[in-house]
Amino acid sequence: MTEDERKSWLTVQDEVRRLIRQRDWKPGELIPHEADLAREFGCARATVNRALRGLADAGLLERRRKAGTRVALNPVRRAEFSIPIIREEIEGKGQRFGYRIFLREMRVPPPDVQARLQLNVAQPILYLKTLYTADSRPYVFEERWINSIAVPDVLDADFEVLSPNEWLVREVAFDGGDFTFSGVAATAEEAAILTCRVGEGLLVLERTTRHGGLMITYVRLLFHPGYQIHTRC
Amino acid sequence: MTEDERKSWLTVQDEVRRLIRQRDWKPGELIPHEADLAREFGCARATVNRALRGLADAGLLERRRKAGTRVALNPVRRAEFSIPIIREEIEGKGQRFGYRIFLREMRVPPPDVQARLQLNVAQPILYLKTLYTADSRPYVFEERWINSIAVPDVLDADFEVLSPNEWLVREVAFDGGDFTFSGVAATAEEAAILTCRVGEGLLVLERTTRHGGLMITYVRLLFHPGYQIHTRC
DNA sequence: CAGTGGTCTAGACCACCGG
DNA sequence: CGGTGGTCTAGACCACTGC
Repeated sequence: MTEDERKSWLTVQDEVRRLIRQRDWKPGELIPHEADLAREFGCARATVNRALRGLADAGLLERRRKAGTRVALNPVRRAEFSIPIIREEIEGKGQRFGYRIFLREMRVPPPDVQARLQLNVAQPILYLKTLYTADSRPYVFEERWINSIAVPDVLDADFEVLSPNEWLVREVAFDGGDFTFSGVAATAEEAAILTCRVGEGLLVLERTTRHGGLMITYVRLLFHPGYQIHTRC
Repeated sequence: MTEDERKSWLTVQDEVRRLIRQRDWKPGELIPHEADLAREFGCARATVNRALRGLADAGLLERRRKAGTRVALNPVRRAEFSIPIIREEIEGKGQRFGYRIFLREMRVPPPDVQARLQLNVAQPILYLKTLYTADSRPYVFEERWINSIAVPDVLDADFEVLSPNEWLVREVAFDGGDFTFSGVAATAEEAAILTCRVGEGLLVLERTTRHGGLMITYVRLLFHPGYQIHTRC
């Protein structure tokens, strides 16, 4: 019988997953109450709750008070990816990390960048162009605007010791951010820097980072040809 | 005093977030035990546990038995994005969804697709080329291989009624998948289908979907120029 | 080995919201 | 209104792992 089974929220979760996968519980269908499941599994309701809450977070179930718990119709598949810290990403592949700063100056950002950084005055801020390399080969080209009004210390930073990326990670406790992926064809300047063909298809990641209520930095990462972001769910 | 505060795991979480943001608890630093925090917040240890577990899941804390809980050094920033169901994505923008199947045939997949689908014999499977449109304008071009050995029913499916995408979502309970983002330049065929310039930079999403132990489908989505995937963390 | 987080329990109350 | 999930509690035992 089922008396001797190991009970835990993971066991419950696996069992529920199995019932859904095998279509014993079909999409859209109501499943038993927590109380019933607790009896059935021989565990406390809190344990069932833990299991089902996890599945709801994952998008496999939809729960509402009084209405009960249903198998999600369109399993809201969510994939996660970790924000790459470039040096770690490169060294993690056993390659040698390097970078070269092409440009560092104060510049008035274009309107779209001003908007992203929520600057309401056209004022010069720190602008950087950096190429990161793996085993001396171009890896990713970074164009970065730093809200040096919010982070004045950045003007004294020595980016020869620590890359802009890492300096910011160390000095500013990021709070959140926005990410945008897109594809572009390499311009002449970009092709020259990344040593690829003009017009080659490249992956772009744009990121705006918050701290508290302030927008700290906007960065556009242009990856070398063939670069892929991989994730799993 | 702090007697009358509302107590809940969310309150605890907010407070811990605040302490981290304000650097009262610095990166790498050990924070008090659950028991101490429970006393401090005037709640049960389970409540503190719930709060801290959430923050650890989010990558803001690192917890180990006996070693205690530390503020993460490199807040493992993870971003989530939801897998778009194309029709919903388009209709969600108030546009009219449509699609046109260019090709539907049995074909022996190339080696890389065979590998992705874990087919160990060169055998013809279902191959589809579909263009999805928003307000009749090209939105995304889909190239799809379906493991029709694992899902024989698909051979009888009427994709005029339901798009391949939605047919699969309805008929097969997906279990998980792999995702890859990259950028490419449009080929002549692709440019013709998407009505864009040859060589234009496009975003590509490749997806392999599992069900149980079986690989169900491999799909390559080529988005129209300017398409962006957006997410926030 | 002993301290810490991880989990489970039985019971309770509450918030929400469908009928 | 009443049923359902959401949360909290006090206490307990366990699993891992640093010392």
